[in-house]
Amino acid sequence: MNLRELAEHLGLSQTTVSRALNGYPEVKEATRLRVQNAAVELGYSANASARRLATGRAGTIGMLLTADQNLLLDPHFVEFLAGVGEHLGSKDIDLLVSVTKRETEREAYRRIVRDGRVDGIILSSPRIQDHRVEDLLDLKFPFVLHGRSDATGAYAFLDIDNEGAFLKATRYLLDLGHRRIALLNYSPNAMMFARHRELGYCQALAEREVAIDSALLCDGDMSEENGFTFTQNLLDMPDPPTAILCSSTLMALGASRAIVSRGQKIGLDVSLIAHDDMLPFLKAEQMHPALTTTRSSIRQAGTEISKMLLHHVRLPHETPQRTVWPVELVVRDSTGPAPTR
Amino acid sequence: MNLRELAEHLGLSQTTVSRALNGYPEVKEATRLRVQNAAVELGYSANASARRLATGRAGTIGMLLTADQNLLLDPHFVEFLAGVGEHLGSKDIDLLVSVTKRETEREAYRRIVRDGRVDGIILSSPRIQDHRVEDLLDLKFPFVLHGRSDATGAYAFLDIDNEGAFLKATRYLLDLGHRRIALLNYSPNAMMFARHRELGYCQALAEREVAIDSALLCDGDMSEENGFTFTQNLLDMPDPPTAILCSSTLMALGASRAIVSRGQKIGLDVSLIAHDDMLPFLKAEQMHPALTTTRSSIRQAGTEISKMLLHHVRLPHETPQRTVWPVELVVRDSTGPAPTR
DNA sequence: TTTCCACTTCAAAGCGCTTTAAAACCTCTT
DNA sequence: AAGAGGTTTTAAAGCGCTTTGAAGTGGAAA
Repeated sequence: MNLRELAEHLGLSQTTVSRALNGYPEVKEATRLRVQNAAVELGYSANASARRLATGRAGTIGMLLTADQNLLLDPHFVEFLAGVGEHLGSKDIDLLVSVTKRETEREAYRRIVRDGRVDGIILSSPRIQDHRVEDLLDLKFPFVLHGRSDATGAYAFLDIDNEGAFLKATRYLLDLGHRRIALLNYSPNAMMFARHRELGYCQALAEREVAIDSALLCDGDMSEENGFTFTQNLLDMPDPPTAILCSSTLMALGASRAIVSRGQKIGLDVSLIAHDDMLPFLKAEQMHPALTTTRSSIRQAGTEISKMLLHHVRLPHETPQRTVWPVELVVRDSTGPAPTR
Repeated sequence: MNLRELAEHLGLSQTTVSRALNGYPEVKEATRLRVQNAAVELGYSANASARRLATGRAGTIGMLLTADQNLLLDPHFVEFLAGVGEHLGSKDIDLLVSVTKRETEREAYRRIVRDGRVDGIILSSPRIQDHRVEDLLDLKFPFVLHGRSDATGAYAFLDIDNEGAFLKATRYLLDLGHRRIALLNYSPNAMMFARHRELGYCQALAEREVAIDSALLCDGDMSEENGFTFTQNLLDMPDPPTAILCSSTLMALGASRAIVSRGQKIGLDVSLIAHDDMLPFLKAEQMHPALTTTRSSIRQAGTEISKMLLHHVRLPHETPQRTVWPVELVVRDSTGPAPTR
């Protein structure tokens, strides 16, 4: 059943039928109703490809994932995706997910843009010296970045205040008397968010004139395993940290496993703060003890970014929005005064 | 830059250019080369919508996720997606991800099929009494199911032998002398895989004439939190289990936290086996002690299912493939002989 | 030289929709 | 009764590609 058939069936022209279904004002209300009913009855639904060709709009936004980047291996991504999907679904917009190898990433972006498969792109997890932002600016293609880049140029982004979050958390630990504070982070040489977090941490220490001990800075994938291993190593030091800051709750889970396995008490012997993206399958408030966290919903970020992108696609000439969400520190039971030696 | 312009630039007809680029044999090799070079040079790339309209193929396959289903909240999904994307990316096929509410799910499937947005669908996580299989069969639309359904009819699926896996694991525990064996599962009234796992567990007990104690059967979301809570409750029983079977490593992580927090030793006081989907951010072999698991790569399943689906799309009239992958039992250090009271 | 054939290339007809520009139809004025 | 002005409907021209069926090549055979 296509438009022509439906129009014939109704004894109307294709134009009128098309307009009736797409809500144009130049159709009499009675006609519109008649058309809509017939469409439902006969199961008519406009062919997506044809509509796209005619309008030039794809009705789709894209996300590219590089397989060797650990994004795809990352449970955070699915929460973000849930947020994106939630908003797009309600707007009848599709989400195109494309997986590429890092070597072919650049070409993949070019292609997706040129082919007209999508109307806009969500860019995630900006790396240090990430060419993607500049590439998309060059192509003059609508996108919104989840995070911030060091690229110059006017582009829309939504980021959380990673620096402020870790500044706040570190200050809090310092206030509790901790001086040996470890940071379990993703590599700050690879990702912007990790760099920002390290910056916040360093700034807090600098404020109190606490020297930075690079032996307390660990970085790697934010896996449970790394949380465990890093913490084991830290606690094996002659002068171990009394507090640990984690970039993710998954890592914190590993860290807490390491602490508990040596018979030490979290919040008493070792304080623990993690950044919490609010993953539903790993709730900081349900851990034992309940985890003190810097909290920000990655799912909500997904929703907001979709909104921003759709807006940007519609009105590409407006000044791009640049949003930074504050991050709150939620104090629970995993933090306490520094133990007196 | 479109086909017409490229053809004009080359002094050839659109037909020839199109054929040259799409690898048709009726073009002289020299011409093809000339066309290809020009295309690269001028940055030509066929418009996706136009090609789709002309060919009738969408070049896209779809996955629908229901937001209230816990799939999207599930870190397993992203691994599966990685597997899917890996294969599709290499074939230049896109993946459309659509998020719906459960109430509108049925309509969403209908729509995606009618609109011609996708050439085929991957159906995931079949529920008990899931109408989706029958719906898609009715629509005569190509799909492959990840899992098995109780629906009748000829459709393609790839499943792992959940029943066999849990049969094997339970038998192994019985062999070690365990008689009180708990099962931490997803709800067997909701999902097929959970039901199969319970069946395997029950069958093993029946074989040895061990009575099933429903107090040892826990079900709920496969979160760390539930793993912890369920295990706490189990160990609080007057006659606690000496072994625990978990449906996911995330749950096992919670279970192990509960066991350790009471000063008990995993593999000594309580044995632990989990099903391992091989999530890269949570490796069973890296846990302490290394976890005995029933192992099957959910990522590889994603890859294989994409292959099956593309095959099915190409040749819809072939008998649909029905594959069940065996699951191996990997014995590590979290299991040991039942403690003598 | 003509004929035939294989090899290349081409013109033109869709694919199913949107949208422009024009026509048809009303209802009011004058 | 005729024109003005507004509303409703229409025919037809794309959108950019694929593909069918036909036509143009050039070399080998007759």
